[in-house]
Amino acid sequence: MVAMSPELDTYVITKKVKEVLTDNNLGQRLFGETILGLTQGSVSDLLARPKPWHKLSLKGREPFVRMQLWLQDPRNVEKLMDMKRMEKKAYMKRRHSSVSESQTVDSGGLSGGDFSQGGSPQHGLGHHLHQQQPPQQHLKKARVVLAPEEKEALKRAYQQKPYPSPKTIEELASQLNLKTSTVINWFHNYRSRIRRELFIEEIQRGEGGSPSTRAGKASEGDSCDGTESDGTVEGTRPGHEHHPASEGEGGSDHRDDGTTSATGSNAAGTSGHHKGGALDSLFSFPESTHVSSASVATTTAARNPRDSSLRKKKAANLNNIIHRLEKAAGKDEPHEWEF
DNA sequence: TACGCGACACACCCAGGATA
DNA sequence: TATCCTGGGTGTGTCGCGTA
Repeated sequence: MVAMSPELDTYVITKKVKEVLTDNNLGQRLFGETILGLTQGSVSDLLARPKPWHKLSLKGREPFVRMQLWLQDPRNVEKLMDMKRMEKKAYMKRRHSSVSESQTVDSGGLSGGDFSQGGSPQHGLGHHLHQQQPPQQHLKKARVVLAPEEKEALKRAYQQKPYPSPKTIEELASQLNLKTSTVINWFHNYRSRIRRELFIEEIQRGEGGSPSTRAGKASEGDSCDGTESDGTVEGTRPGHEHHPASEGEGGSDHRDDGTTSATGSNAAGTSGHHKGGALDSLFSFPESTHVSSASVATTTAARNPRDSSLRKKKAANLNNIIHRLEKAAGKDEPHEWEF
């Protein structure tokens, strides 16, 4: 059918689809999986960078044809919205049920089930869940509350590496007796909150912190507004090129290498008491703990509120280059985690 | 009851493997 | 070789539990 379809304006189609999805609050994942048979990432790619029709192969045209067909019938939107509702219901049911299960498991020992989070948020297949609906009494999901010393340890780790390697995360998790997902989430949230703090600070200082400097979407551009060299934590294209301010001595900031032989880490064995204590030995550095304020301050100062798009672009290119160089270099670098 | 914060959904980017 | 697609990673926004 694709072969027979007339030439389509991919740009118009994707634009329209985007509009419809946002207007109706429909996610790319749902749309992709149910309508196009593609993953969310592919949908995002398609919608963000549609290729001209003539440059597409038969297979490449298929999603556009599907989108076109989908757009033609307004009832399709309704159907998708229904599906969304059903998915949500199924998800909630599952969530409750898995919670109750996990709680019984957890009560036995925390290492047990890792499915609360790891259990793939991809609930797209939630349809098989509603079948086994346990007669549970809707137990609420237990919220993880980190102990102060755990937070402290995490903050220290953050100071060392705002973007820790998986290995590091695992180490942290085992040291703190937490799930790796919890550690990951913590770093995720912490970065986010630090960034927000920064933003607020900036505004309060009246440094012209243009709201558009919002870290996120602007990440490409923002990642670069000069702060790069100053090693600001935020704004950089994380995981790729960034040099956290507090990171002190350099480098080895690549987390993907995995070679982060935490050898050095365990070395500093100064009487680790509890979790925190153990971590202290791991992350033994000068008491500059209160991370946010320290790194935040430098960061804020370094930030240039007024960033022209040109500047952003240049910086972005620069970052890209830096990132590639770092990555290339990082391959032979024995990254060690020294605390 | 408001707020802090962990968890998660979603959008996006990029690298790299698969395939036409 | 160009294109398609996946997988992994990030940031943002929001939900909802736990606590002050």
